[in-house]
Amino acid sequence: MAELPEIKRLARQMEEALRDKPIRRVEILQEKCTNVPPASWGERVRGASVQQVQNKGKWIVLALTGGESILLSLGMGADVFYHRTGEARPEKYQVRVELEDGSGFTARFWWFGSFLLVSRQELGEEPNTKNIAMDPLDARFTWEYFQSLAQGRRTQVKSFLLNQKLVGGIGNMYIHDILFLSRVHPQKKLCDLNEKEVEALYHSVRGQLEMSLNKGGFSREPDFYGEAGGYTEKDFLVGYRAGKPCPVCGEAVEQIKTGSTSSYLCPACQPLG
Amino acid sequence: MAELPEIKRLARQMEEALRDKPIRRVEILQEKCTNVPPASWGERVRGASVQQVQNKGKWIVLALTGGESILLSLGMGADVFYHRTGEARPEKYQVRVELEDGSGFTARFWWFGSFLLVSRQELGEEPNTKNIAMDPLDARFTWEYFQSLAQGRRTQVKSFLLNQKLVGGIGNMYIHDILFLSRVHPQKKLCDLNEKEVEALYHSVRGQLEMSLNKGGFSREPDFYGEAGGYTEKDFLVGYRAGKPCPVCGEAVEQIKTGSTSSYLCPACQPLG
DNA sequence: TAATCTAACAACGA
DNA sequence: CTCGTTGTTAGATT
Repeated sequence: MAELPEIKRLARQMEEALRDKPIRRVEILQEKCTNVPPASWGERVRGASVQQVQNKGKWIVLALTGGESILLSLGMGADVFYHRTGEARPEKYQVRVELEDGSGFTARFWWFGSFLLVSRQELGEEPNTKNIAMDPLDARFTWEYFQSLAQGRRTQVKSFLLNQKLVGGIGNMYIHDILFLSRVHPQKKLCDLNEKEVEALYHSVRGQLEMSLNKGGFSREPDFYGEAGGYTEKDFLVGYRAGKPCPVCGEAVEQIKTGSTSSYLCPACQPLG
Repeated sequence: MAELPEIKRLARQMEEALRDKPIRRVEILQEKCTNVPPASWGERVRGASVQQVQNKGKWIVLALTGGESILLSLGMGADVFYHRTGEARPEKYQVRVELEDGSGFTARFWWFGSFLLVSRQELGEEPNTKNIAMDPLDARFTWEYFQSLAQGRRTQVKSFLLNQKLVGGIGNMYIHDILFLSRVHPQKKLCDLNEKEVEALYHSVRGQLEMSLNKGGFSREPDFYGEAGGYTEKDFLVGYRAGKPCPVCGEAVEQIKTGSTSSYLCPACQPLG
């Protein structure tokens, strides 16, 4: 559920709250979430501390002193909460990291979360993350880069933007308004767009994600400290607004099936033909 | 067009005709057929001689003294003809190998043929050939091997047998009678077959290919010396006999589309349901 | 509502 | 009649 704005927010907060504090222990209550036996977590990370927290697409990469990295995926929704020294922890969680000073964090996965431990050598080859593409909030995600990425692809625009091997970090929430703002139908083939449309797409992608990040991310996704973001349902233009009027032309917003997911669009502003 | 019987026949004949005779030159008239500049062919193979000719699926592998190998694919049809010393050569061909004694061979590709040169180090990693599976005329292609290969696959029987990564060497000609002889519909799912049917399939695959090889291959595919094989259209049971009576039950043979290829079958002997 | 891997299948190009 | 690449879909997963 969390997409780039929420992931970026969480990475930043995790770095500021955890950096340089030695880890005392790691509790793995759900073995399926991880890639190594729970027992070896302790051996490998005890005494190490978080140096840097970055994102790779929707994954969060916590680089530790000593060369190990923690790879965190929120799957289809998760609460990742910091707790200060002595502060109560949530009752339910699958994994917990406790620091020497008694503070730490828990992760509660709603569905399909992952919490992996990889060595420096394994990091670049880790199958879940190695093929994830650059994200639109990266400074190197330029117009030229996007243009060559989109060049000649026959796939549908929505598939393209959600394909994590091509564009990192977009999920099925921000996509609706991104496409609406560029006036492109989700099922239009990329190779059928003219350059103006591709350019509009580029600016909508970056603009929407950056705007939400500036507002603190989606309000229904609490941050590391349990606070809601400032980007709310009221900000949605067509997303999840089936039957309501298009904010531009007043036409009723449509909800359609696109593969296994839903899409929301204005049939007048985003014609397919 | 050539399948395992024709390929095996050609490999055997090439070995017997070419072995131990030094190569004088290689002529590449169609650069698209090959993987190295035509000029470097001469440098790399001059003076070497063919040691052994084998097949890997439908590919022919000519191992030369000195460690280089020639990889030959007939694509969708090709004439590969030997010429004795002083003997006239075909007028049209894309590649030609001439030996020091004046004999040699030409290859005329009708569509998509390949004539590659690889070093000993490259041979195992050559992308076109490295994932080709064992073929049914290999002595190690046992019932146990086939059974474990087929185990649990949900794919259609025809797709399975034509998938070169799983079974090497079968194409869209012998497949029709192979399936008819085992009374299996091409679109039946492999996992829906009982063991008797899988066993019947195993024996039909080996039996048909071996039978054709023993007859000298398909009559419409001339061999290295331009001779026709002894396996003719009269040998077809249901293949290419749309509308004609099934040789077993008299029902009219059907032609259906299976993906991009055609299939011929007896709807009574090979029921789908 | 949401994410990703996999196998199988279709369309296309060389 | 070939085969690799790309993209789509259905099914699976905790």
